[in-house]
Amino acid sequence: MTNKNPHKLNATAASLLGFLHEGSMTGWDLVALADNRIGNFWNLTKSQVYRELQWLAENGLVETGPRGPREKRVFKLTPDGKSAFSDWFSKEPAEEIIRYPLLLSASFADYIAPAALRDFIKTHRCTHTARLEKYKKDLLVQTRHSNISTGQALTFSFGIRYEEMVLQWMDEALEHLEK
Amino acid sequence: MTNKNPHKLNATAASLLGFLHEGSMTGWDLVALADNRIGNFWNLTKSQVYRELQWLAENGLVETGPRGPREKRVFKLTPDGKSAFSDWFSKEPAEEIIRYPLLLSASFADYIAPAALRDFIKTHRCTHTARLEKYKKDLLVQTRHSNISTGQALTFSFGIRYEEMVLQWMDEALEHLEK
DNA sequence: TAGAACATGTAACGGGTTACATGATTTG
DNA sequence: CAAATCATGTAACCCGTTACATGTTCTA
Repeated sequence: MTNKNPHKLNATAASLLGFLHEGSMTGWDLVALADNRIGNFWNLTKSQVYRELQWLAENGLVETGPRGPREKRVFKLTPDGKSAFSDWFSKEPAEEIIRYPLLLSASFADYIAPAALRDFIKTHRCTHTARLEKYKKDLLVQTRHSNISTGQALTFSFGIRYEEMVLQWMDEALEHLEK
Repeated sequence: MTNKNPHKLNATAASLLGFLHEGSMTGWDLVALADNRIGNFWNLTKSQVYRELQWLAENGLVETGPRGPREKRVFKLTPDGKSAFSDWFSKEPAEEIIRYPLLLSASFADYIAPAALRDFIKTHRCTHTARLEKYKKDLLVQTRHSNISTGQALTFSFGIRYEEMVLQWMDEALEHLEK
């Protein structure tokens, strides 16, 4: 029982190991990269990232470089970390979890003021339109000046399909609620 | 400070109040109903339901009937509960949260054995096909012998669109990974 | 020179998941 | 009479969110 930390590697920590394959990074960089790459379908916060990095370091899955300017600290993947990553991702992935407050509201449409529900949908429609545009733009930019990786191609495709689907649903919902 | 319970109404508890609009129910029934109606985009467990029901009862948002056979206990919405529901759902809903482990794996496609990833997608493809079929069947059954509510129409539509989108993405992903 | 972006973290809380524990009733 | 389903709950843990706290460096 040398390991005093009770918890095992979790999906969030495993992804951090994944990103460190691309090179050593600070916690800050990891937050930004993760948000950019997987934020679409795997939300995480910086608190989590720093907490997991600390645990990964304590367990030898990452190494920390010396403190640089601004207390900057670079994390590097170790061989143990690499195999922990492989182990994690060799397991059958669990089913997805979705928590969609707007859909909750929609599901109670019969007990909520229709005008309010329509407004909620309209507001959310804007953010989804913006997200779709962003994905399309980012995809274009990245394909232009570098060969896009398989991983990124797959996730961009999902993001775009998802947003398009949501927008279509919203249009149908708004039409349905006009009556 | 009569209320000793620190936490406020949360989305899960608010939905329980929503379901109780349809009539008084046991915790067990609520678990089943919630799973059927919103499980698709709002996962919850029975532990949560019983915990929230207890809190709702302590705070006068539901009333508990007498114990019946099998320790059965029926929960009934109170006027306070009704207005707490309305208050909750009059607020702008938060953005959706998605946690999709398979997409995490896909995003690291470049560091994972392609064959394994393909197998994962194929397995998940089966469950999504099954879900799609189930939604379509349920929708048919429900439209046939009762006028379907607006809420259910909207959520069925979302579920079907979502599953179709996922299946399309998976087909594209599998094709992409064959190379 | 002010504000944005960089950079690191801690503390407390809320709440979702898992495992455990128990027992009654219906149905094949 | 065995198995499935109905029915209720507790305890512990993990982990995600929010708020707090501090300070540096770049850039307009």
